[in-house]
Amino acid sequence: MKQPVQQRTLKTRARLLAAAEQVIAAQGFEALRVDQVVANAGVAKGTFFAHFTDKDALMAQLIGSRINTALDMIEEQPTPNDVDEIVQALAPLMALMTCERYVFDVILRHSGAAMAEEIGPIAETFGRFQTVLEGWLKDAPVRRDVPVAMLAEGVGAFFIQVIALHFCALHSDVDMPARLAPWLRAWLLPPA
Amino acid sequence: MKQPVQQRTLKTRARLLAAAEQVIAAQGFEALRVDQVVANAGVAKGTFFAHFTDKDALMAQLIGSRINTALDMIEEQPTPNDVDEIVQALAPLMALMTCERYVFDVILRHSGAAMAEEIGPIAETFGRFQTVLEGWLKDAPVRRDVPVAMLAEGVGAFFIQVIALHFCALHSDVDMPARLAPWLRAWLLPPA
DNA sequence: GTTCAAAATTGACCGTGGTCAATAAAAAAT
DNA sequence: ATTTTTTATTGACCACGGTCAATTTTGAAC
Repeated sequence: MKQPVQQRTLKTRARLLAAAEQVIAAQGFEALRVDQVVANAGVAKGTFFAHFTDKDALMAQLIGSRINTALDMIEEQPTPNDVDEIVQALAPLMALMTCERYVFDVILRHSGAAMAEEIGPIAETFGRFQTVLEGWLKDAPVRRDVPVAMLAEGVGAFFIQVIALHFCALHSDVDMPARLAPWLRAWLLPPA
Repeated sequence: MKQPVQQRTLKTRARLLAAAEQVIAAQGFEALRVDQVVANAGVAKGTFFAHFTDKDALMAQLIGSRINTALDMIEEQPTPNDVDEIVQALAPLMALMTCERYVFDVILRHSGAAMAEEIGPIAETFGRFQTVLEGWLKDAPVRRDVPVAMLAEGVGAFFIQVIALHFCALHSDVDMPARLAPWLRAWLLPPA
């Protein structure tokens, strides 16, 4: 009653991921084609779907891993002390999420857990994001009439909204972190 | 230099829309297939794409029209006077946006104008939604340290967030309008 | 009525994501 | 070593959205 993962399996998976990264590096996420990936990896198409339930699952893993890298960067920096520093600190994540419209769509689609038992890699990063925000807000000089968790979720909501706005052609030129600041000020620091 | 729309065109378009509505009524939005629509409408596949740039455009039109119907209902009711009444008033729109995950995805994808010149039917409804909210908030007993437009956009952001949360299996059971209220209270009525 | 240019319609065809019965390779049992 | 069972891989095949050169329909001009 054991099913130890075969070496072969890991190797194939790694080849697929490497092939995918290669395509993305060359042409971006949106242009990725499964046929291209399996060709580069030197495996049959069916093999791809033995490793990933669908193309979106591969995307979720790849993008999730990048979000985690961004969160690593964010956590390495000192705790921000005011809204401007928060906005500043979130810049890497924002840059990632605005790099391609397609990427943002994938993230939105996967930001919630699809089923209670199985939380995907992107939903996981949202949990982590939430935790980071809560850590910052816990001791920051912000309103206290609302639980920290709610405060953090609100920041997340405005964060997403600002990015969504970025993809309206009308608003895409102005620099984005700057656009987030007024929202966070209004949300976190109501008038005393 | 004239291109009066032919009768034929309008008739065909109407047949396509009716066929689509029929499929949706029977099986929902997600199950709609272009082949099914053209079969029901009795036209060739190419005709479909002469009338709609792609399947998403049909969806946007159909969903946009339902959003407008919901907004009509909302506007007919008396102006809400507090957060609970606002939440109550938004119920029809919320019901529509949570009816299918696929519908919500389409809405999110189209909520912003794709290009400056061409605003799609769904983006249009978002503008209308914004206007309705501003009308309510203009004379409501809410914070005034932030412009009404920003207040309304914030309500929109929390509205979307609550719906997104609904599609996380973990949170899907609790009733939704109730979930929105605490957010709006915190956003609109900071402590005096 | 006939002619003719513009507009609408057609359907064979393509690209791409995804399936699955058949096969090959690896591990376990003998 | 040989057989058996389990696991990984294969590639022909399907479903579905979307394209486009060829064809038909329309209606205005004569």
